[in-house]
Amino acid sequence: MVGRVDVARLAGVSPAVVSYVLNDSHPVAPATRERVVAAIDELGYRPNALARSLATARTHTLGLLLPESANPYFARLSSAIEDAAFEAGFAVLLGNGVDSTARELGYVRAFLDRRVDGIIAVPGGDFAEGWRELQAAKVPAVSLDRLQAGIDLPSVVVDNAGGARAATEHLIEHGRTRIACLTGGEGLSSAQERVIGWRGALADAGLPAEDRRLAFTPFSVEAGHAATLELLERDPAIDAIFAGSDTQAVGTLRALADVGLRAGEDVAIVSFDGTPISDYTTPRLTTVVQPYAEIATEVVRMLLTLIEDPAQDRSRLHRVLPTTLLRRDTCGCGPAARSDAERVPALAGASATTTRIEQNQTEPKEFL
Amino acid sequence: MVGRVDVARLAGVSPAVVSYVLNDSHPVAPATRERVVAAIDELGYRPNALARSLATARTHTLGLLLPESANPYFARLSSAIEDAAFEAGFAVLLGNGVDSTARELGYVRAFLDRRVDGIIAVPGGDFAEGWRELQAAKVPAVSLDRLQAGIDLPSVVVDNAGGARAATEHLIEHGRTRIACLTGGEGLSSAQERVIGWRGALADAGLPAEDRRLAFTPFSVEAGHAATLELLERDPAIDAIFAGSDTQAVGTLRALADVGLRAGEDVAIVSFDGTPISDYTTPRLTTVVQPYAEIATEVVRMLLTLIEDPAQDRSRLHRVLPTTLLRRDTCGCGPAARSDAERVPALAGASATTTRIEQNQTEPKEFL
DNA sequence: TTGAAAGCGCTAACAA
DNA sequence: TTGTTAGCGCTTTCAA
Repeated sequence: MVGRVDVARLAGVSPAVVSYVLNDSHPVAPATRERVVAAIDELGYRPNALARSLATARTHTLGLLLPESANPYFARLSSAIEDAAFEAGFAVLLGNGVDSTARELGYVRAFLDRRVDGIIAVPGGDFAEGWRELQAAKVPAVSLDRLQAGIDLPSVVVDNAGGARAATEHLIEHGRTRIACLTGGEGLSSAQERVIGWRGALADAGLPAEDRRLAFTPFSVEAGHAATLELLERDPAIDAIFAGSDTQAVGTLRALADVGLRAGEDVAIVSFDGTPISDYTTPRLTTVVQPYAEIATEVVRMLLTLIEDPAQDRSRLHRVLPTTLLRRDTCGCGPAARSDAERVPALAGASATTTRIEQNQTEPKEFL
Repeated sequence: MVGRVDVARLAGVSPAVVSYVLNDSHPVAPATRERVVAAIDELGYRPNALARSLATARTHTLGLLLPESANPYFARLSSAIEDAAFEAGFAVLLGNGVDSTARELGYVRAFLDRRVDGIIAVPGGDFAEGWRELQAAKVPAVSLDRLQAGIDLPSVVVDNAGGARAATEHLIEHGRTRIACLTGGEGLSSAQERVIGWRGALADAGLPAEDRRLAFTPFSVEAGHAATLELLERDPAIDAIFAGSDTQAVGTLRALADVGLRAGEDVAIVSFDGTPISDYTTPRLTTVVQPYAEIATEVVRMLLTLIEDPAQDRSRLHRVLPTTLLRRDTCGCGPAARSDAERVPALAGASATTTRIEQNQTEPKEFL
């Protein structure tokens, strides 16, 4: 491995000068600089980032802690983050906490040990201890997608309540009146907020938000399937379901088929997330799309400012991004309706400030 | 930040002794060791991995280069790899090459600069230069999922030909005779091998493998959709399609719906990969499942042995893992058939050695 | 069994 | 404008 002494010798300068041109942190005579540059690429020299980091206390590496990167939602999210980090010149260390407090803590330590400049975390388990160690190490971190009670981490989340409200309002516009809500684990702030949006839309329309039409269950296909069957059993008259995630909605689709109900006709569905899979189902899911690219750039930007200045105004470090209702088939709009935007009037009022409505067949920035 | 000198002072020993107990690389008196251990966790001391790596030339970090981690297949794969790496005590740096040679090279350098112990790559663009730099840096690397012409990297791939053969044979068993093949970009070894399996099964059955029934197109929903329509136009009599990936099969499903053909009835489908999305479609995809966990443990294991001993026998560094045909609905087995294993006779002959047949509704190790 | 000291490859004062 | 030198926090001979 060629080191900067080799470069220095070839260029006929001292090792320090090599550093100067590398980081141009110091004035260097044009002629000298040229010789050094020439030597550098003649030898194919690349500075050792470990040594550099040890000296500068900067690794240009971020830690990304997710519950499970194979989940379509987190996969989409992590891809966007990796992209934003790459743009900013940062590499990312990825860890899946798999909803295990111990494993999450293991990754927090692995990241800290490796001296990442910052950490982005979607906490799954109990993040209290991880958060404590993060603070002790004074490493900037931002909480993504959800908030955890008692932990005042800077955060980037979407307008869950607004998105859920828009989804529910849209179902109401379709004439649905017995609208159920299927959402994630009760411990998750995102799940709770979506319920609030659902309730709000129903209340505004003078419709009841009955508890028997509400189900908290994990964000998974299986859980969505089981919960849908149970909702249907508790109230067979349900004519629409707002599902808190695309994966759950896939389970809902399956459950409806099981009992012989037609999605989008007998029971309308609107889900949340707008992951690629929402476009793979039959019929396609009408869904509240999260702005992945914006989330990613925002969270990376926030982390970088925090790295620059760790002691900045905390109040400005909580961002809520808007979502977009993407009308496809399961809400009842269907292929025919899609060609006639007028049949579904635009939403007005509260949710309009945070939720855009879109008429589209696929997510704008598809990954494939 | 507390360093080992603080620990040493508190324990009343020299800094060196702290190292000794940390790595137990040296005999230490029991009493001394105890004092050091006590000091370590009283102070919450954690060794700086950068400094340690600089001294030992080991980072316990792997670089994982993928085309695009949001793709369901790579998402599934990366999750399995992250898991295997975690088991082995390694962290992983993740990079998406997005089929760009420049970006792939950027990541190879980012990984090399950070002195990863090894690299796992699923090359998308032209990997020649990356491979050159990898060799120059003498950093072990293994090629995953596909091989690249002219590059003799250690590799872990699945039995693409065998899986494709099993898929096609299964379609033949269902009485299909005009079986088309839809597969990935012509430049990909995996795509080519799947075509070979398709041809082989047809040949064995005395069926023609007509070129008009073969299409090379990217592994994406859109491409699968367009290619299916074209195949159908070239030969409207097609009664089955072997799709080289689940994502393409989703496009096929959509195309069939477009032209009013019923999947699993008018046209049977078997796809490849066995990603979670294959279970989200309607009807569910019969698919050739890749052994994600085995692939991951194998590739990590191979990389670790290479790290231990870079100069080992190259011939043993190419592994081909078996796939499993997972019968669901699109092949024609359908829910009814699933309860009667006898209706679909087990395969015999060549493919039996590398392809297991399974009767199951979902992938065994689901991530949700 | 313990300690002193020389690296690992770089940055960054400080001198020249 | 360039060179010298002292770290960065650890491992690891080599002596004691």
